[in-house]
Amino acid sequence: MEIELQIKMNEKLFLRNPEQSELGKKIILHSIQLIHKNGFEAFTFRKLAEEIGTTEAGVYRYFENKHRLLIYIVAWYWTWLEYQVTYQTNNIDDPVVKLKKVIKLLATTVEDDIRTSYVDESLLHQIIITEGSKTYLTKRVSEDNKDKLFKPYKDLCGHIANIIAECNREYRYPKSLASTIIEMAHCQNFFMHNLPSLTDFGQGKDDNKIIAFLDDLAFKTIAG
Amino acid sequence: MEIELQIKMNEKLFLRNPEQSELGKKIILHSIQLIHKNGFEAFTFRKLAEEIGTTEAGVYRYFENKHRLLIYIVAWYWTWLEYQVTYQTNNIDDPVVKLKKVIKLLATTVEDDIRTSYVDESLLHQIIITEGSKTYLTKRVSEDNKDKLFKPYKDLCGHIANIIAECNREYRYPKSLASTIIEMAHCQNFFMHNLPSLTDFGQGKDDNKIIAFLDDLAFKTIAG
DNA sequence: TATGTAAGATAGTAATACTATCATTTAAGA
DNA sequence: TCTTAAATGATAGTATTACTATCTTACATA
Repeated sequence: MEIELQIKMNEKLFLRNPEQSELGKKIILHSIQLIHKNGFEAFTFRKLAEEIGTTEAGVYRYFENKHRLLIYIVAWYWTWLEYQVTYQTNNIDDPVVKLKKVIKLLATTVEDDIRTSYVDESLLHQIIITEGSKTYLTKRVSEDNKDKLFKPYKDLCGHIANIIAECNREYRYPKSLASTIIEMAHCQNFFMHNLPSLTDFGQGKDDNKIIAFLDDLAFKTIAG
Repeated sequence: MEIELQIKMNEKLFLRNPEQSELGKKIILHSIQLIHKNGFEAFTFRKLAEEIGTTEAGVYRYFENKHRLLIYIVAWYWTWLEYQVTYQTNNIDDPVVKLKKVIKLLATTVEDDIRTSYVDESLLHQIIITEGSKTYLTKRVSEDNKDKLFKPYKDLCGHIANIIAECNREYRYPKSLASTIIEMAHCQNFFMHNLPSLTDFGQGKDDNKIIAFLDDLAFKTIAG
């Protein structure tokens, strides 16, 4: 049985839906590769167009600018990840077990999901770590937020906050703790690989150490 | 008695030391204002030059590019902040009281320090919140790190990690907890003002709520 | 057959991110 | 006081970026 995962994206994110054409899919596929390879700052529509054998104008027909494209692929990732979270915590009753699972999902190196043909989740995960926060760290945040561009991120955060609240109804900061866990899962990963003295995960560079740190942080905090 | 605070910066950060000339000081002063006003993306050396009545080439004599200038002012801030931390926790014996003080310093809206004539710490604090992480979220991190451009940040983190270790020698992640506290002091502030549904600090938009959250997080985690 | 839509091809513009050169002012040392 | 070097100002120029516009061709549909 072959299943193709389709993720419905906010229409404000694009000018023309990239999922509905070959060129559009190529744009997503190669954007992810190029941003992963050279970083978002060095990424241009000209280089992207060259890579996929179309023209700059061709790309501009799909996305207003490269920042919108970044928000698109990041939002895509959060939507996909929340689906993973929902799926993998399904049928688990104990919220503590649930939260453990969520932390693991957040902090583990992602493997490519073969059900999504033109998105490489593994590269995307790396992009989220380095470029994710650039989507909202702008002067346009509020406008973009009004357009609901960050909804997938907020939904995931809300989802995790609910699990936290289930663990302990008395705990006063479920949402802030949820966003802290999400952000730190990525931030500590970046530090571990690039500025290791900011962490306690020196040698091994092992995801599990980050998971252990986050588990410790989360459950001590929730339990009080 | 008038005291002028002088902060000695890493020489790799600039081409010509901006502290040692009027033009240099103007560059710092107006960079901070412009980046605060329009954001780092919209900030250019041309606009800066116009603002201070010099030419683009004039600015390039001091800084290789705008990214270096950002690292400069951010590093400046961390150095200044660590000085504040050292000063304000001096003579406090209890590490718990110390850490409380540190969290307060990190999460409180900063006021301009009149001992530094050409740096507005209040604006700088806002810049750190929105633009700070962009200094290291690049493909050049490792090179820049080798040049010790992030030393002030790492020093502050190390300082806080030591206080955490003093609180409880058994706690296994003092450095990661320190970087978490620093990052979250800013991240939660940004969320509170721009994406409030990611936090539990809805209405008031009050620094004290962030402090309460971080206190709770830190001390529960350390105490175990 | 007519019609519309997507895509390819080409061109052009304003702004950005620099580099280079040369003249002038200023400051420091002999 | 004279000399010299360093800092600044003024101007110019280039490659790249971030777009916008237009025109044509391909192709699917009614």
